[in-house]
Amino acid sequence: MIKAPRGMKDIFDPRFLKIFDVTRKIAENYGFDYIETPILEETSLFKRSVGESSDIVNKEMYQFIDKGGNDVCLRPEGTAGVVRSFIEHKFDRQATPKRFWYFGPMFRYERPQKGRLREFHQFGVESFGVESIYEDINIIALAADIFDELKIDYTLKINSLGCPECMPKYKETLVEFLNFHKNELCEDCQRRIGQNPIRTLDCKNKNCQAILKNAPKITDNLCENCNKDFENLKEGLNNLGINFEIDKNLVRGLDYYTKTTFEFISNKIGAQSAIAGGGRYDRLVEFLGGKATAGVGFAIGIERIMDLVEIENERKGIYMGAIIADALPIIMKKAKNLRKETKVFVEPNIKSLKAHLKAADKGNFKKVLIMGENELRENTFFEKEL
RNA sequence: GUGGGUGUAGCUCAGGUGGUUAGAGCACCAGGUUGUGGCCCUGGGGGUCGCCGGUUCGAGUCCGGUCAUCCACCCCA
Repeated sequence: MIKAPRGMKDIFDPRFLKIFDVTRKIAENYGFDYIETPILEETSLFKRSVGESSDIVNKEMYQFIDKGGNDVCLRPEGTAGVVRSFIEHKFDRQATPKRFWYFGPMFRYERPQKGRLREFHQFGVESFGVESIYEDINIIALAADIFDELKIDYTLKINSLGCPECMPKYKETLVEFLNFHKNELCEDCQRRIGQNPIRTLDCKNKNCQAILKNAPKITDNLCENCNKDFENLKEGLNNLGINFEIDKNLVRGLDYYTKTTFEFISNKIGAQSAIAGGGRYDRLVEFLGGKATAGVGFAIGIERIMDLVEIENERKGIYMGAIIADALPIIMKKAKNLRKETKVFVEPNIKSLKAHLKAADKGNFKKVLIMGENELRENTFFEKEL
């Protein structure tokens, strides 16, 4: 038997569509336009944006050479493609901000586990050309609105990663601290010192956590501008009644983030507890060859929130069926008309009244219209509300 | 990539120490006297016991391998 590839799933769950509808509606209410970018992109796009030091690019990409000899891969995340499109269509040369939302499959070659698939779906938004911290607040509010609408409990964690002015200085002091404690840290953290030192901050090793408690924190080392923005961010969220926690150890796995960074966490879905993550990436457009443009966005992991969504299962639509074959053409015609107003299902098989009623019940229909011998003669329908 | 758990019907699972035609519940289908669903009763269809090999007179059961799946690490949404 041929099965779906490892870590990939067929989706029948009606909650998937519900999430699509809710995310779409809220994104559009916030003034975001839909964008669909190719699932296949040039590999170099992700190497340059996500970062070559990241595991995503390093070992998790579905990468191959196509028949034309191009080095391509299935997109492992959504932001890079949207930024590429933004630059390619010269939106960076216009002064007006651009706001996009997307919804689609992403691919990472990982070992599957709860909340972690090889093909998964993300809804995301990206805002270009707005430097104001209020755009960050907008975007966080957008995410919060989605979770509220879907009735999903979350904890919002925020942090600031600083800008090119304060981050490198901070990194130096952190590395200094780490090297001082090098022998006490776990193997992974020792490796991280050279590769990606800020990732040591969210190490799960208890011993490391104890040591890193005393490590210098980026939020204590922000430049004046970043610090002011971070203060305004907190104030802005409070103003909107959005609860948050400051997590000085919150870092992002993708290299392009600066300044505001945030994560929405759920404690009901296992170890992969992040249901949404994002932040600011003011340098990314420039880095990918566009004109320097501010950017901020986030993505929600659809499969991670699917189990948290409750769906109402009320009776809906009309079931139509025939007890004798001659009634079917009339039913077909009637159904065509009724469908202008509501959902109508026509059972093509001739069945007994009892069998029809049973099928309508199982199918969760609200109303039944059946035609048999008597109804055909009198030009009526057997009607019943379920 | 590393570690652990699990693979028997569409689903959830039983099947001591190897021994006839492999079971249950749910689901599905058909009936319970002419055309009224959900409840109940009766009957029925469904399984290469994940796959390959080994031990044995005999393997769902023991052994090895493999694949899949789940959970965790790593990483991330």
